[in-house]
Amino acid sequence: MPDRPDLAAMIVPLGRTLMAIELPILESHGLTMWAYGVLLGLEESPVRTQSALAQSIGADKTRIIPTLDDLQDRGFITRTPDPADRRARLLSLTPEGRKVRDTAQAAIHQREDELLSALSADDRRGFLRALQQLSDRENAAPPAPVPPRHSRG
Amino acid sequence: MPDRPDLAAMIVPLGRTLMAIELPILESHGLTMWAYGVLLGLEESPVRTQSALAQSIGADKTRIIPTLDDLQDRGFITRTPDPADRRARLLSLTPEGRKVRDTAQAAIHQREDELLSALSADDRRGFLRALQQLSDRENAAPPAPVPPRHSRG
DNA sequence: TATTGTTATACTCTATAACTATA
DNA sequence: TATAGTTATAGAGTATAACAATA
Repeated sequence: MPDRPDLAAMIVPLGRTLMAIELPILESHGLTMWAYGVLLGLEESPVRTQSALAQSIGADKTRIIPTLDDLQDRGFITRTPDPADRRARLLSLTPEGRKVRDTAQAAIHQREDELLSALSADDRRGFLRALQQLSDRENAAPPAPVPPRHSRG
Repeated sequence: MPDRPDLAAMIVPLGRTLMAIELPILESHGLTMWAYGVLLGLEESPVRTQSALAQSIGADKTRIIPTLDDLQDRGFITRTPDPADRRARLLSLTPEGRKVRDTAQAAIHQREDELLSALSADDRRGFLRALQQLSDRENAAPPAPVPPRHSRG
């Protein structure tokens, strides 16, 4: 018997739980998971192309288009053709977009903190530090394009 | 700007990476992700019903049937009608089943340890302790039946 | 009538391919 | 000809519904 369960066996269900926590909060702000992901993705570097944005948030470029349409319609993002290359679209957050994003994220973090409060201060610190390190390391590595859940034999 | 990224934003991609690490290892042992999950699920309490097993590993009862068929054909599990209630099937690992499971798991843990070796001893300890605590807490809570990735608005 | 296991069907999500427009 | 964006289609993966056997 191993000294610990597989990491994936612990982390994947935990990820699902965290998403289950996020979903109702996002819905209450009129956001889908992908819409929220887009708002987060635009925060870091204000303008980009849709493909780059899609890749940075682990999505297919075709997949986020309805989301972008919706966010634009609701005034949360702007999407203007790049004068220098009119094929590309310059994306950025509007103040309203930033506001929903921040409000939703604050609510999410609050719920997450409740979850983390079950841990000792030391463990919580180690957990968050480790998570951020592993996460950074990921973003440096090849951005694995959403592998299939499993393959049939 | 928040003091940390959303937990889900860090954990979900990490989970995907861990699954991507597992997949080729499992394939090399002729196991799918669900097959491995079944072998793991049978370890803890040797005999059960298929529904209970499915629920305990976060699967739908209809989803694991082809997997059970395959594992049985290959002699990794036994599936016999319960004499006390012939509707139910008693499931258990065979020695061969336990062997593939242990071999695969050892290989997986080895790769995971490489990943964890990027962390300081303190962070690694905190990370694993926190993970196990949160994981235990999960198994006590309602076993969220695989929520949809996101809902369309 | 309710439950276990099973099969068949429908639905959701995702990726691939094909099209338009710019370059 | 190549690339950004878009649309339409096809493919996985999943859950729901319907069925047979047993209780």
